[in-house]
Amino acid sequence: MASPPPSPADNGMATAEAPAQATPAFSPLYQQIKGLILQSLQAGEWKPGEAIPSEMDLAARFRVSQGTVRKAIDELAAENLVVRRQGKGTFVATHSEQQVQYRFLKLMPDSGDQGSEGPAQRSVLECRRVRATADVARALALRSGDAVVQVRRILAFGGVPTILEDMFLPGNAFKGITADQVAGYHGPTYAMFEVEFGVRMVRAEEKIRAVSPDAQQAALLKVEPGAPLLSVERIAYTYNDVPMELRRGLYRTDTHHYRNELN
Amino acid sequence: MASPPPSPADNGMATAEAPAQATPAFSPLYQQIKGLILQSLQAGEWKPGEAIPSEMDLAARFRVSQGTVRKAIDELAAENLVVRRQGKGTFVATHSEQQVQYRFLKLMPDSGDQGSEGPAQRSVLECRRVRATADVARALALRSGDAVVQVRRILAFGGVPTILEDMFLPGNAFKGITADQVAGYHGPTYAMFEVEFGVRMVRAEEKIRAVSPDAQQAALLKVEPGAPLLSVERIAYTYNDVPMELRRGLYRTDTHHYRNELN
DNA sequence: CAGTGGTCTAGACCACACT
DNA sequence: GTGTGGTCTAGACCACTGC
Repeated sequence: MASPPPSPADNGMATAEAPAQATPAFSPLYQQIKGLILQSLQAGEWKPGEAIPSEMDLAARFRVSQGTVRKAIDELAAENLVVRRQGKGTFVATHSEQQVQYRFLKLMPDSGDQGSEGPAQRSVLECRRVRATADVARALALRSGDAVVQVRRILAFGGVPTILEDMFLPGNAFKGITADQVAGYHGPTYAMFEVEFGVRMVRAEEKIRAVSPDAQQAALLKVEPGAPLLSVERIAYTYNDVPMELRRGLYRTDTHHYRNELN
Repeated sequence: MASPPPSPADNGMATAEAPAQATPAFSPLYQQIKGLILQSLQAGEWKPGEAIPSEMDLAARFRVSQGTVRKAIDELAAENLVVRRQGKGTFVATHSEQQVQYRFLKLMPDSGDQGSEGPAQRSVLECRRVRATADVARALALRSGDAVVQVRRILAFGGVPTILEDMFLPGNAFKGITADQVAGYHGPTYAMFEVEFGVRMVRAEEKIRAVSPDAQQAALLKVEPGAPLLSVERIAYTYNDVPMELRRGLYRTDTHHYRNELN
């Protein structure tokens, strides 16, 4: 900053409208801008599906050039936090109205893709408040015994039960969730979380194993007791890497497979 | 292009040093530049691990601004085809000298990461020329009956056999490959492919299932016949999405798990 | 048509690595 | 210091969308 001809916001920290905030670390301007946009995002200044201000507006607001805002938004778009649409604007990403039905579900039918078999048939077996066991608490960054909601359900494709999964949700953020809400919502469960609880899942990690089901699990999935199943343990995170869901799934892989791309 | 003050390479196609080439499609300049760099990459103009010309040099060579070259390289870096190092240059990506030992292996010990258990102990069981069966041929874009090399090996961690895998390689590109080459090379097998055969794997796709091993597989992995195992079928691609390897692996997941990140 | 994101340029300065 | 990639700006024009 501070060259003969140009003399923009004399840096030291992007002043903008972020008064006292104690951001001691130094980082590139566009990273700071990204952080400020991120804060507005998690503060709910713009809701999922809505447009955020144009690049010009944001550049004016933060007193930086459009190119700097652009680079910040580029990174947010790369992380799937916003979606750019030429000629229209930049929109807050959402699990609703998304091109792919299930963004985090990598299970594909052996022939065709997710879209080719229509939505899953969902049946909720359980939805109740429980106390977090040690492992659940650790995954959700809670303490053992804290209130969590457990939801157990089965997803079927073409009438064949294929996924049996337990979701564990922090009791605080998901107060009052009901089985009907989980079963009755039209669209991805993560979209329901956005609409009903204001919780947006941003990324997730999965640990996958091959396991044998116990008698109850085998019965629910209608497979023999010895049949191998895919165990998928997922932790989903909101903004700032805060874990908001632990999901333990058992997948039948006789007519489906878990698809992954390596780069 | 063609504005009052500036008047660069008057577009229509980045002239540069790519004479007759029949690229009818129109695309942004930086995409064209990216394509040209890509061609030099696969033509072997710069070898894995070497530096490519500086952004300024490339800008001069292609008659575009540094910013345009930068955006082209940005995309190549995002696809892991090159690696940028500030102050030093931009380098052709390689499976050797890489931060993570195994770039495509997502199997992690249940505690710690890949690095924490040292390299795998490898033992090659088989290495022979065979004729492609229909499914192998389809995966490698060959015809049934074409020559392929099949390599079967076991990877063990801490003395425990953990991975049993069969690699199928196009006979043409991997002429003369020997069991000793596969077993004796220090470093990732994909690094050996680069050095010995000039084949660089750029990306891969995996299909994952839970299966029960047959008697032979169970014996080799030292598990009971009924034990569930992870079946990982990988197709690895070179430049231009040309498949160059089909790898069928069976993973024990009693002390390891397959780790995936969703974004 | 105006407004939005997308491309391209030119030039300045910063951060880092080698020598 | 020189050379590399990394950041930032300012301004022009293009491509798409919707009024």
